[in-house]
Amino acid sequence: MATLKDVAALAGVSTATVSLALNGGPVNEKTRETVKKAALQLNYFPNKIGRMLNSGRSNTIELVILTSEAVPNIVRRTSLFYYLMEGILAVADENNLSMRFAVKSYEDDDVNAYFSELVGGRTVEGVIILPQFAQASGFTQVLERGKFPFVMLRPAAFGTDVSFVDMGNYEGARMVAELLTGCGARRLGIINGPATHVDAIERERGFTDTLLDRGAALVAKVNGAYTIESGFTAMQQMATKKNLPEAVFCANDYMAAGAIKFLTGAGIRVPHDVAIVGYDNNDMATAIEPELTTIDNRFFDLGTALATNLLALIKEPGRHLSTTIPPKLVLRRSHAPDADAGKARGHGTRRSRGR
Amino acid sequence: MATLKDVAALAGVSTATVSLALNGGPVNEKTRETVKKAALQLNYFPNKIGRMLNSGRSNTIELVILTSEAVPNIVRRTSLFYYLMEGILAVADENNLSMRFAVKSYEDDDVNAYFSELVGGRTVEGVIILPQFAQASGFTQVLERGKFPFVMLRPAAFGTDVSFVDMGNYEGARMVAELLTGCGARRLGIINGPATHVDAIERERGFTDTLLDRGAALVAKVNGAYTIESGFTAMQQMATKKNLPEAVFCANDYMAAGAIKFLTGAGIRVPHDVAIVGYDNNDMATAIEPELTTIDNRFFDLGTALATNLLALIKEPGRHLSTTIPPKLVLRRSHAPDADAGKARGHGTRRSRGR
DNA sequence: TTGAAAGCGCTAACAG
DNA sequence: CTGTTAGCGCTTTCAA
Repeated sequence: MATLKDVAALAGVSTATVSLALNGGPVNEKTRETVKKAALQLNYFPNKIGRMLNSGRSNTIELVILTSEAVPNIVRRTSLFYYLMEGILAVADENNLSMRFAVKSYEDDDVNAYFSELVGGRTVEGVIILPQFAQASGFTQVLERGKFPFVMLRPAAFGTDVSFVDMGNYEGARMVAELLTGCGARRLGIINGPATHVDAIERERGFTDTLLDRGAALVAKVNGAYTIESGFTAMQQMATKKNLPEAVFCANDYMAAGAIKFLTGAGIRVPHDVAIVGYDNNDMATAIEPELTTIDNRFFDLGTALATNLLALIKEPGRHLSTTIPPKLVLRRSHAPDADAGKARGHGTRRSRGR
Repeated sequence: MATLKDVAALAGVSTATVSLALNGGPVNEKTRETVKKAALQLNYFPNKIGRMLNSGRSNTIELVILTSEAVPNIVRRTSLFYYLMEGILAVADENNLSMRFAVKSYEDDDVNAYFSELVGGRTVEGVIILPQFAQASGFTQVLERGKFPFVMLRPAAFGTDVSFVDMGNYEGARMVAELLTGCGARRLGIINGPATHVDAIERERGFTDTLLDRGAALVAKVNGAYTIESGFTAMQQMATKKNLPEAVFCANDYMAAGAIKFLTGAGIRVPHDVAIVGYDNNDMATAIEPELTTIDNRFFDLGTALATNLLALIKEPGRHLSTTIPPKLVLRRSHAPDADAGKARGHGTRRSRGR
């Protein structure tokens, strides 16, 4: 591997000149040419580690997803994160940054050590964190103490003393409740995710608050595990009780699919007998019958917001930035019998795997 | 940020001693204690850039996904990749490596420059590449020339002059053909992905070859775009021709879902009137009705194989490693009316979002 | 416009 | 067992 020195030797100039020449510094255009030719000839590309050490900048950011072993697979590994990563990458690319990716479990008790090393290692300039669970953990202090730029994806309701992007779960669930009560439902149910999941907490809160505001009632609640099966059995449980809710909000599309599966199998029509709304606008939403009315989290946009804020923090540390990306209602056919007639407010169906 | 020097000063020893003490070198246990205490007190964590420069090792690998603008979104951005990343991460973690992630488009005409910089930059020690399309591109030469370790996810059929992991598309499609002909189908159809997609090419080849081997016939073929809609319209096209195939292999689960959607809507029963098999074992496979018989690519295992081979190459460069991860048939209900009766060879249904 | 020299933080070779 | 010294590849003063 050729180094600066090699190029300098070949071009017959000093390493300083080569550095200047290659980085657009003030050198004679003729020497610049000579240097460039030498570099080309040696197939020289700068060793970035040398540059990093010197400049103190690694031009790298990291995404770390926190998970918990205490919870089923599907909750920890949402492929939706892939779209978020693409959002991060989009702004990283624009700014000539690389992105690192890591997954750490809260149960790895060295998670704090991980962040300490991250701070001291200087190998990334900032970190985007998806905490996922409302779990006590000292990593924020570690980061704050090291004055290390970081942004979390989590609800504003959890405190505004750090930088975060809020995906608007409360607002999204509110939209669901408004839609459903607007269609006339008075007795509603919820199939929620795990009780400690940050999104689940907010979705339930938004749904319930709005429901009551509207004079409707929450008559059934089951916590599922975000899986198709758990949606199926949750709905089964609800069905065994006296009277089914008129409408059920499922805190993700997997559970909604499971719920619909149970209902259809039991000869209960969706949405005629019971209306269903999901959350996430997962790819499967248009694969099932009826197509699922749901909430789009805009994961790509969340990614760009997260990255944009992180970059701002890297440039100007010491502030606390917060953004919320409001989710979008995606009207399809599972929430009301007349949905096809086209309700006033609809965005309509989007492409099969919208986002 | 405290440095080695700071620790040395506080502990009253030289920097060399600190380095030794902290890295388990041969020092007096008492000095080691002193040093450790000093490090702790200063909240010292080693700057890894310094170490990298010195050792020449970055302890980082990269995953780059190549895409093409010429093709619909859904093809380029398969969330299945997320599971592959988890596989890579699993072995990276075990080996104390970090993982970087990048997406580059073939249309970015600086893709070769990207790889050149990667090689020269010394900021990653090896790269895993998902080429996705059978597209002419010089990046392999760039990497070979730089003696840079890399492993690609692509079929063995494309040549064995590089290191690669084969996901067994040919074999998977062969399983589908065997299953379907074994169930008695003689007139088969295929809804394939885009013609240049490496997986699509192999899946069609495996399917067709096996079909003909078995004395059955391919009577219909449509290229879709891997989307639900394209599966829908592809099946619609097939249906307008005289006689529907007895069984249709869809090259991914999205298209299978679309195909089933069309058939069901048209009053054609699946699997009774036409059998459907998908590919990928996507999450949606158990969300739809009937549940989809499909092929599991084992993306997580692909990730571990890719990473394991890359590490081997980093340790001992200059070889060409190849592995194939055989896919698994997942029997559910869309391929034959009597599927529930349980065919002899089945693995049975797995958890909702198997992989 | 160019070169010499220092230094980023660390590890390794060598002396003592 | 410990300290001194050199050097990884680069950028950046500072002089010339």
